[in-house]
Amino acid sequence: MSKADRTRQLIIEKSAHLFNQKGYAGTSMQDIMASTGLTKGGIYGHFESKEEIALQAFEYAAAHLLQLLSDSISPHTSATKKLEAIISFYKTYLYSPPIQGGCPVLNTSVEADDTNPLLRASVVRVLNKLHKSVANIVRQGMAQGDFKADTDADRFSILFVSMIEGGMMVSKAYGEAKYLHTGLQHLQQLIEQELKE
Amino acid sequence: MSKADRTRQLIIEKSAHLFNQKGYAGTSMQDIMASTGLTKGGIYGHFESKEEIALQAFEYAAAHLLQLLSDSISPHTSATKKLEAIISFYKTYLYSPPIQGGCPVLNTSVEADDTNPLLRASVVRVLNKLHKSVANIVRQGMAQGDFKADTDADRFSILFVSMIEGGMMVSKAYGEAKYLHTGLQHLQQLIEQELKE
DNA sequence: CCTAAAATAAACCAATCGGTCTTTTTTTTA
DNA sequence: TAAAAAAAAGACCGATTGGTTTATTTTAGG
Repeated sequence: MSKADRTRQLIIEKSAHLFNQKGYAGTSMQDIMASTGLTKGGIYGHFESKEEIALQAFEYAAAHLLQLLSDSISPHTSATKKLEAIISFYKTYLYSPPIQGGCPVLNTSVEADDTNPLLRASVVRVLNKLHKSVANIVRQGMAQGDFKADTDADRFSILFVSMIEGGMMVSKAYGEAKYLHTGLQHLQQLIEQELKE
Repeated sequence: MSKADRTRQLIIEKSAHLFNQKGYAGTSMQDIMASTGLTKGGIYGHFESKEEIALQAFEYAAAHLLQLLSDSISPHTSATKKLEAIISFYKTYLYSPPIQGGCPVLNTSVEADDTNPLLRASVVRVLNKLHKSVANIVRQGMAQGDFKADTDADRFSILFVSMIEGGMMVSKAYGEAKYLHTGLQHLQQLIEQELKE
């Protein structure tokens, strides 16, 4: 990994935390300069605009999040355990968020949906991955005979993602994890409802 | 209502739509000037800072939203019908949002939670009202014997609010109402689960 | 209708915005 | 280790930021 690549990565990672906490419009190049210890010249040698940094920062944050989720899921073999691993993952999310400022998908989506088509498109791609990831686990559970044959995998995954993001927003507003936890506990019950016998 | 009051209200209402679409940091005084047709002097005669406008704009947006919700609920007498009225209300929300840009509680919360304590405090007050509103309906349903005696009203209302906000975020990202609709449909099932016999 | 007061316009302010350009420093490699 | 190349510093740019001030217009009350 070259010096340039390392510097580029530093800018992306530092910016990811800034954007996730202060938003795109709320984060200035000064903030990024202070956080990276670089000057304008140093930063603009690696990126051609603030928007490009924001785009890369979000994609890094999302990829990091998806990787951590994947790491939590992969040790398990049954669909039930995999879904419970996702729930466990989000149980501790607010105490130690991988990217400071909460969920980058939630934060970026809310800011970008009416203002930044490129960023919004990136959010949609990540949501699709999240969605497919959960739906595939459910389908696996059905194939293995753990889940009822009439379970709607897509529907299930929409509820999963929506409840997690909604619980995240409420909990972050209050500064208390219990709201997210209530949602997660409900998802646990949802799993049990879809189990056979 | 004096001229001053009407102008003040105009600024608040126009700003509410701007802030809800572009965010606090993303909305400039120029935007507010263009939207109201007033100049700086005209605006700063009614407010002492952009932050005060944002605060008033959010409180207006939230009060308006709560009023519309209340109007949807009040024609009904049974708890079940009241909860279903809330679901109906949000079913059409994305097609004709009372404040352009989606849910002001969601949008403001996500932007303010790490950056603006005053705005965050205001969001919490609105969430409390929303929460109590739903929980009281559930408690009414229990008192009237429609709902099971062991129903947890607070828990129920947390799920309600979280699912609505989460579904809103996902649907706004995709630009398709079906995600929110899936969440709302699930809430409908949740109501039926809590009904007696 | 006239005058005092309230409301608005418009010029103005320093600070900051995102971004560029030239110079200097640091790496790399031959 | 010297030269070429890459990376970063720092001065600089015009535009825009939130906010103030003064002059003008509009409104309301007697």
